[in-house]
Amino acid sequence: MPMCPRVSDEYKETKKREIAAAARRVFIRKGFAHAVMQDIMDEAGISRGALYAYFDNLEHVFMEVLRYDDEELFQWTGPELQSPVWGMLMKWLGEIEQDLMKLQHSLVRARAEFFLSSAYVKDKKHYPYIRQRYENAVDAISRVIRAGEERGEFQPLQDARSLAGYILSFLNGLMLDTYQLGPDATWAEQQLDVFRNTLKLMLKPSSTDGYRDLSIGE
Amino acid sequence: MPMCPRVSDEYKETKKREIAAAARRVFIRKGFAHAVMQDIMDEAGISRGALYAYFDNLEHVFMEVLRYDDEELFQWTGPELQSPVWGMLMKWLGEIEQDLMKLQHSLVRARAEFFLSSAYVKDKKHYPYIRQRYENAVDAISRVIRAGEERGEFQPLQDARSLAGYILSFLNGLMLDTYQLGPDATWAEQQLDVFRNTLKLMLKPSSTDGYRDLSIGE
DNA sequence: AGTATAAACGACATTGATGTCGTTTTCAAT
DNA sequence: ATTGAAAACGACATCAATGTCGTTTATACT
Repeated sequence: MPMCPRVSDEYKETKKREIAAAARRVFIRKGFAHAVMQDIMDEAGISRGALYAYFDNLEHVFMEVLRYDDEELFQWTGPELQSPVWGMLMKWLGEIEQDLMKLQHSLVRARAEFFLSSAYVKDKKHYPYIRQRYENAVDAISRVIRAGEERGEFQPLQDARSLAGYILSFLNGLMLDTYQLGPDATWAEQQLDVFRNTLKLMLKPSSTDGYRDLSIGE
Repeated sequence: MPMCPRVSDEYKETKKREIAAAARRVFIRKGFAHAVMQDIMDEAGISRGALYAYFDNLEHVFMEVLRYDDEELFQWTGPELQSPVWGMLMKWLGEIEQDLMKLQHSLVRARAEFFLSSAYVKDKKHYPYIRQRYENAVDAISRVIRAGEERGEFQPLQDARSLAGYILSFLNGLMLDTYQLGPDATWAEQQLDVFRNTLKLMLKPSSTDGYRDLSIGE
């Protein structure tokens, strides 16, 4: 029996999450490329030694931040999908639009920077993680589309997986551009209108209750 | 009258372009985040002093590389658009698809890294340039759509500018994801099929001669 | 050939960040 | 209270990259 560990495992877990939360704020503020360990120490109010006791390096910090973050990302695509699926989808897009409009600072940029720059590292050690994230996102969206299909609510013109990829690509692209230039420069709202239209045309939802019909000819 | 400049202005311009070409190779290989001045000196086979005689810093080098590159980007959207516009559009997408498939290393990643990371710098000194680039791209695509519209070839469901933004967002997003994960992981081909479909539905081209009809119901 | 001028060179001082490590502090069990 | 373990601290050695500058080299004109 060890003499006496000074603090409980629980304490350490809590502390780690605290530091990660501080780091998260830093990454939101400065992105990944310009963030340094010192920023995190300052933000968390801890010493160099303490930080390095919990994390090996900046990449490690970031990966953990992402991990905590992901725990609540695609919650809306649980097994228990309330009806109607189209409504859920539009609601989700609405939330994304809100984020874009408010220029609400999220991890979007830091994440993009991180993934991009880690594409170079020789050993490719994050690749499985990055790929897994992408797969998860595609799966979540595919599941929603298939749910709508099985209920007879959608009649997709192409397969769910391809559509899911398409949806992700567009949203990623829009978020990136908008992050840099602002929603006014990119016409984010109008782009989203176009996008909603394409979804409608591709998914052929039987009903679009409760959401504005853009009255596109057809 | 100055005594004698050792070399002509032309010589200096040539040399600058040579260095930029070397730098371009470096950026393609390592991206922006991991490239350093030394890499460019090595690649170009010149000394530190020489490099700094032509460029102030790494960002400066990159901006110049981009500038040279842009000179030939949207050439296909000149004032003299050959018919049919839909065909041109599809041809362009085909080229993009080729690039993606070959994983042909281009400046895509470096450019994204550069724009993302320069979003932080306090003084925002590149902002006008970045924005200008975006505007140019949107304009070029808008022009194409309007040309098709004026000729009665297209009947767009929404305005050209919104559609242009939408097109850019999707392509940017697809390129980024595909750069990181490869065209197989992202199902790039299938995504592009979906995308072509949406374009067809949104632009309603009167004819799609010469390009595969995906025989979507309708 | 000789010379003035600027291009090219590369050593160097400087900066900024990293990860380590010996020391100090804090806590829980005795 | 005492004590032992480990959490937190912060000084420090190290490293990598930057931008400068005094020196050397190349060239065009005389």
